[in-house]
This record gives sequence, structure tokens and C-alpha cells, in this order.
Amino acid sequence: MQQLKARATETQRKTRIQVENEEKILDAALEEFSVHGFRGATIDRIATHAGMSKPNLLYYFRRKQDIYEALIARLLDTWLEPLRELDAVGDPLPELRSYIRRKLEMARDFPRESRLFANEMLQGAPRIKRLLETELKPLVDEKAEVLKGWMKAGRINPVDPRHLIFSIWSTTQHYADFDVQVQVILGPDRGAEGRFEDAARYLETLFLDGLRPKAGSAADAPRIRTL
Amino acid sequence: MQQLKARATETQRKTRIQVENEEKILDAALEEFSVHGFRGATIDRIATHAGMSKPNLLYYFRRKQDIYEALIARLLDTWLEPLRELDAVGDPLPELRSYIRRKLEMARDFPRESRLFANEMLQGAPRIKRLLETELKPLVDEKAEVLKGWMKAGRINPVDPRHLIFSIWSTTQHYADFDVQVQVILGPDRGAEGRFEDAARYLETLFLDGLRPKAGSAADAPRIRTL
DNA sequence: TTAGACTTTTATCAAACAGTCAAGATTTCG
DNA sequence: CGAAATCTTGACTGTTTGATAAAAGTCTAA
Repeated sequence: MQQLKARATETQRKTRIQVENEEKILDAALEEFSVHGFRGATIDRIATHAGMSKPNLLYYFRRKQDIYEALIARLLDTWLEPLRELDAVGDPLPELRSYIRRKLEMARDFPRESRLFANEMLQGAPRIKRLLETELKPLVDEKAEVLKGWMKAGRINPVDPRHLIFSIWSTTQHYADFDVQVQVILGPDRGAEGRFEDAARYLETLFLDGLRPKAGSAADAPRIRTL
Repeated sequence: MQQLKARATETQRKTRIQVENEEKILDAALEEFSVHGFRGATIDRIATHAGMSKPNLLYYFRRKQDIYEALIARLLDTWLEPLRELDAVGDPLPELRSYIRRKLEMARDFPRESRLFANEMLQGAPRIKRLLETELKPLVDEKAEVLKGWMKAGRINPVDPRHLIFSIWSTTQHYADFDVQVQVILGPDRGAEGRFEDAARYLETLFLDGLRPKAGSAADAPRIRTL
């Protein structure tokens, strides 16, 4: 252990075993923390799931909190990548459409990461609040300006850009975080891939056109002055 | 304690003290479980927060799980009330508009309940999956039919009704479950009430009209064939 | 007012938990 | 190879946790 520390002050070249085991541990920890949160997770279970003894695990990460923090550190970057790609120069609607799709893909491909993030939020983000302020907020501010620009140019409807971002986050992450509920309600008929495509199609319609039928659509008669 | 059990088999008339203390306990437990989940919560903290000793608390609820279950039992009913009120006979858009508003009000007025529910979902709903199947699913099925009817009549745009419901749930509950994040991003300028009104206004626009600008709006020129 | 029902506390327990230590096993590399 | 570095383990520590038992205290209704 003292070697680990000594090396850390140098260039910290990692052993094969070190790389493998840290990966195993982080994977098992993600499984555990994403479901039970920080307090609900136990080192014992993480170690078992990672296929090693508890002291061995603690050789790589000295405290429970270190594992959690390692997990969180790599999370936020990945998590914000789709938003970073939102391009001010592109066409607004296709840009938004593909942002939504990228977020939905993340919910499909990294549900555990999504749940870990959700868990941290539910707890009031005690361990990443600062990161939210220094990394998340500036990015959102920047992209909110992009959206505002599009609105001023009349290229998308004028709405609060931050709330727009919230709604994209929440609708897409819902499929990871509330997966059980989604499955109960949709039934087992459609597989995961089918559900994904349905969700993508639905969200596209919602965000682009909303629910109000086009003026001049078929059965327009019965409505008086909707809303 | 044996008296408590004996009474339970009879008509279970509750003492004044019993009523008061159970209420105190459930309130403290909601606070604790909604943040830390089932495993992360401890009886000690719940007892302290309820202002009583741990054995005293356990006199009213014999096991940790009993408290959690009492909480969950009263939750789902309240939680589904807004959807129950969705009226097949009413006008579609105003009905949806007020459903969204009711859900948003619940997120504002019962954020702890929302987080408790979210926490249970994140864990895979081990304790209420059955309830979801017997209570939630039939209700959603019923309301999905209502929505389908409106779509067939051309009164709202045709979309997958279940995904529509998901998106209403996720966007509204987001304001309770991810409250920290929302506050970090929106800044402290607007108080809770202001944020609520902004969210309500935004969601109304989103769900009714989406982001695509009305045909014939001001700066239509630059777009080619959006999406 | 007092017996019996109800409530609270003190003391206690076994299991689970985060974390340590030193000794033994294995790998790496000159 | 063989020694140094790295890795793994078993045994252990102090604390927290969920839960119980019994006794002491309080309330309430006849």
C-alpha cells in the first residue's frame, strides 16, 4: 500500500493487475451504488460482486468514499458529452432531435450511470454540488444562449431554454431510472430495442410538434377554443 | 406491545398518543427514506428525528420494513390521484393541461413523496412491483384508451399514449427529484414559486405546441425542410 | 382513585459494517 | 534465476445497526 502512495507522487504507472482490478471494482461498485445509494451500499457486497476479498478491495481503494468519488468523477464528463455536441451552427430542429436521441441512447446504454446520478441528486448532491456549479452550470448557460439565439431568429418556438433542457434530461433519463415502471406498463410484448425506438419516435413528435393537432386537420369541428 | 397486537385483531381503536407518534414517525421516516433509500436509512436517525428513543419507535413499528411499507402504502394512492382525475368527457387539451399542472403541484407540495417513489424505482421497485401491476397498470391502461380515443377523433396529435404519460410524469417529477440541480442551474434569483410558474408555462408550451415554429412565423426563410 | 392498559426507558444482544495489520503468496524484471 | 515489488488473505478491531426483554413510568376510564 505504501508503494501505491509513493507511486502516486511520481508518475503513477499502473500495473496490469491494478488496471484490471480497479476496473472490476468500479464496475461492481457502480452496480451497487446505483441501486442503493452511498449509505445503502456496502463494501462487502461490492467486493463479493467484484470477485475479491474485502481487504483486497481496500488495497485499491482505501475508503468506501474513494470508490464512490472515482465513480462520480468519470461520470459527469460522460454525462455532459451529448450536450457539448449541441452545435450552434447546425440547424436547430435536427440539432435538438439528435441531442434527444443521444441522451436516449445514453439512457439505454448506460442505465447504471444514469441511476447513480439520479441517486446522488435525490440525496441533494452532497458530493458533486460543487462540480455541478463549476462544470454543469457554465455548459448549460452556454447552450442556453445558443437556444436563445435560435429563438430570437424565430427558428424554434420561444420558451425558457433551461426548462427545455430539463425536459430533455428528464424524459430521456426516465427510461433508465424508472425502467421497472416502464416495463410494467408497456408489458413484455416489445423488447428493449422496440421500446427504445417507440420512445425516440414519441419524443421527437412531442418536442417538435406537441399535442395540439395541426390547424386544418381532420376532425377539427368539436373544439371550441382549445386552452 | 401484546396489547397492540391483540387490538389489531379486534377493531384497532387508536390512542391519542398512538396517532400522534405514528404520525411523527412516518414523517421522520419519509424524510430519511426519501433521501437515503431503504438500506441507507437507519432507525436511529428516524427515531432521533421523530424525537423519541429507538426502542420506543420500535414499539409502534416492530421492524424497519414496517415503517417503509406503511409509507409506501399511503403513497401510491395519493400519487395516482391526478391521473384518476383525467376526464374522458372533458376537452382534451385543457384536460391534459390541468393534469400536467396537478402533477407539477404534487412535485412542489410533496417533494419527499416524489423522492421516496423515485428511490423505490431506482432499486427496481422490489417492494411495490406487485402494486404497480395491480393498481398502476390498469389505471394507465384505462387512461391510455381515453387518450387513444382523443387521437382517433383528431382532437390531439396521434402519439403513443403510454409514452405521453411517461413524459408528463418525468418532466414534472424532475422538479422534485432533481431539485438541487434545478436550483444550481436556475440560480437563486427566482424563488420556488417563480420557478414553479416558469416550469408550468414552459411545459404547457412544450406539450401543446412543441418547438417547431408555426408555419408563417417571422424568420422562416433559412430553414430548408426541417427534419 | 386506582387497576389495568398503555407508553417509555434502560440494558442488552448478535449481526453487519468500515477499516487495519501483518504475514504469506504471486508477479515482475534485472 | 532470485530479489524486490506487488498483490492477497485471514484474523481482528471498534462501531453501528436492527431488534428484544423486562422493568419502570404514565395515562385513562370505571
